[in-house]
Amino acid sequence: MSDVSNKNMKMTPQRIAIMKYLDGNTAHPSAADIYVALQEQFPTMSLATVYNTMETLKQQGAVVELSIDPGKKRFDPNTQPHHHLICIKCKTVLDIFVDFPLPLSDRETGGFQILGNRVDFYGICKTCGDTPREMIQTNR
Amino acid sequence: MSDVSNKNMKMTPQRIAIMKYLDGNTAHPSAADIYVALQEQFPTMSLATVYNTMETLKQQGAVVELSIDPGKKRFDPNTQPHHHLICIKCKTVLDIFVDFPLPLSDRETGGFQILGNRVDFYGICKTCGDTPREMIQTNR
DNA sequence: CTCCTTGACAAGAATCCTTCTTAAGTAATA
DNA sequence: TATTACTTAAGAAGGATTCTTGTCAAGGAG
Repeated sequence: MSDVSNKNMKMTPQRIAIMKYLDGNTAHPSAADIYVALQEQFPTMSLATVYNTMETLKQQGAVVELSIDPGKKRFDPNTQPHHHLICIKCKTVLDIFVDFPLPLSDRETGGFQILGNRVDFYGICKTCGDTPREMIQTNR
Repeated sequence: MSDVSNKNMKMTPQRIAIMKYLDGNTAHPSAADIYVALQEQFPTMSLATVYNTMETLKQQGAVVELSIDPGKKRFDPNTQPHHHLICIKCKTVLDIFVDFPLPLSDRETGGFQILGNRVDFYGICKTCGDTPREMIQTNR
């Protein structure tokens, strides 16, 4: 997601704006986040356009769709292998660039062809840390 | 989720049926899956009852809510720490009982108070393996 | 240059999943 | 068995996403 150009998709003002917004964005925005952020610049842009564009970018491998926020898609323009630190209170997502060895034996994979992995850490971020409340599952 | 009894919640026929259905279930069903499965037995049961019951069970630590299926909640009655192998085609989820060391330094956590973690492996299951199609992100 | 094809757009309808509201019902307890 | 608080069913409501439709713009062929 570093250059705003692509020979595989038609570049329209809307798409350029979305890609610029995503470039370097570490907030893992939802479709609505993107939509709202570009409202001023493109008052007539449809939310469907955001979804369409994200779907296109996803298929091209320019963004990764995250399912860390139940009931909401969020997108990560950083396609380098990395993991996430998720605040269970405010849903903030921090990137972690640590490489963990995650070996699986053939017996454990049970015929699955492994293509990738994702590690999510759950916790309370610094900002939310002042008012802890509920006990959380330690593994899911 | 091994015994169908609980002193912290009122046991109704619907709840007993849901708990029995979940007991030993490794399919990680969604609310709708549970609802449909119990339709014959409880034709009048509301989907809201399934959601209510799952919320109650979740708060009691009897099930874990998974967000592996975008836009859909799925539940895991196995509350032992374990990880998942997810088929990107048919959304089948297999449990893996392997313990990976996932050390994070204070610098990496950036003030986050880590409460738990989750490792998801993505791939193609044996059944879907016959007709591979698209290239997948190796890490998300 | 003009026609034609293709893809992208906006707008809103439709759908899916989940939560909320309300009135009626029922399990737990004494 | 009576009380009480919790649970239920039903449907409305809400949020997120997808679909449909008609319009529009860009690029290629003639």
